[in-house]
Amino acid sequence: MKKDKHGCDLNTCLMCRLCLKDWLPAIEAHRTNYVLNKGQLLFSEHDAVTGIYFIYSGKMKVHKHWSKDKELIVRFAKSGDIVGHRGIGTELVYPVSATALEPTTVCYVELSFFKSTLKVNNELLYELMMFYARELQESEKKMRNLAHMSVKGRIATALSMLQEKFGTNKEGHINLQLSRQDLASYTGTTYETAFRMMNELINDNAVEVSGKNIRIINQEKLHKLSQEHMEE
Amino acid sequence: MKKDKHGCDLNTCLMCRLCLKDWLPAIEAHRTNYVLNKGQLLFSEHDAVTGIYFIYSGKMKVHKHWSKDKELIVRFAKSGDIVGHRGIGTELVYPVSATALEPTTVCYVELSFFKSTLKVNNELLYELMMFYARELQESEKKMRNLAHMSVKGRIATALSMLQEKFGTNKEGHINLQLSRQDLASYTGTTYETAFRMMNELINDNAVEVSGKNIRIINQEKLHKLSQEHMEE
DNA sequence: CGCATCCTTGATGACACTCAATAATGGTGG
DNA sequence: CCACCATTATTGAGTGTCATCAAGGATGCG
Repeated sequence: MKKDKHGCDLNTCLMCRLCLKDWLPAIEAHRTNYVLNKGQLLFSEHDAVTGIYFIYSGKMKVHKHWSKDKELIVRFAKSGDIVGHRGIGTELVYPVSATALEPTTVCYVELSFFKSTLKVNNELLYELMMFYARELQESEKKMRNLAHMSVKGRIATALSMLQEKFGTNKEGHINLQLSRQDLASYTGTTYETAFRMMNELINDNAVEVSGKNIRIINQEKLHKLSQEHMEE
Repeated sequence: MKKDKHGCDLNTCLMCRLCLKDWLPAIEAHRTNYVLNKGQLLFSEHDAVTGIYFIYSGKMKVHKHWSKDKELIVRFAKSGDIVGHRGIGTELVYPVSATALEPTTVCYVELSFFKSTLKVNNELLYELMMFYARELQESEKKMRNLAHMSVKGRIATALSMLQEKFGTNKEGHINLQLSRQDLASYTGTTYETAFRMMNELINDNAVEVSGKNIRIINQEKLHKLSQEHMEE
């Protein structure tokens, strides 16, 4: 996979296509960098949308709020990903929130500037459209899983997906510190159930856990759990 | 709401923006009309994507398959809507199926032609991007509901949404003949549960049912059920 | 050292899925 | 027009999964 000088994946990183770093000085007036601490909120549901964000480094979660202490994590984002694009639509109000999972640097681009760029840069617009299309496919796959899969199966798929997205570090752990609470929110279940299911996966010798680090031992087994109840 | 001569809503109907009916004769070579009977499949999951469809008249369901007799209805579509756009992405394989719910006429446009149109017609591309953005927002709202809402609440929201989308006919019925099976698939539950919940809604004096026709009596009550367990 | 937060585990109950049996409906052919 | 079969509707009973509640243990922090 080709990487550019920012360390982003050239195939998916729209930021690089927009080429914010190297563009005309004119763009400087329309972008700002923000540094976020772990746990810091970038934007919140019902906030007005004023721009769009590109993640330079770090990791974030995008989540949808639900009754004080419940949420659904809709997506994780890492360096090279866009955040805040869900705000683009008929109403300029975020339907989701975004929170940093670790120290994160984002590049903010004014919406009006971004939009006028899209009007001019057909290729970028095309890429953005394709990006939405893929997101939509993902979203609907997840929706079906939520509707028809057991919690254990959902956790299994979630772990596989996370490993695929974030890769593993030198210890073989999934390259993302994920609290049980976040795992629960991502799979649409409660803290306790997520905990119990993780224990089952450990007993099944499918994964190994030390603290917040998760290592997938038996990819096969996880995959089998994902396929359960699923006959083509 | 402004309607064009095809009877489509000018704000949402991409077909009209593309102006298939009135365009250069050249386009004729790249489009075909198909007429579908009730229950007829337009395309199926895992089929290769060769084009995109615009609905002239009729209604369809877009659904995602799951183990022989289970499915999740992802979306309903009516005249003026696009179908098959979910196939656009990295892989040219449909992630969903589309089935006519009543006699339906669709207009098929070759993918290569559609894509090259997008490359040229920036405005159309922009609209398409916005359309995806809205679809994504919808999808994620539905996802959260699926995760955190009771079946009764989901059915209540589903009925409200269907009335909003399809409107009512002169008898005040929702303008869509929906089988219980489809209602169940749309709300991610089983036939029997959907049936029971509908009965509860009838006892609550929220809706009235005669055959496959549904009339919403108490919009307030449905809305309240949708909001249950939901505190901002 | 005391408080607060997070983790861990058990018990309980509700919601919703499954299975099953019967009733209604609709379509088909004689 | 009716008998027949196939499909769809309706209802009940049983069961399992998972959310909720509660309480004790661990961990961190001032």
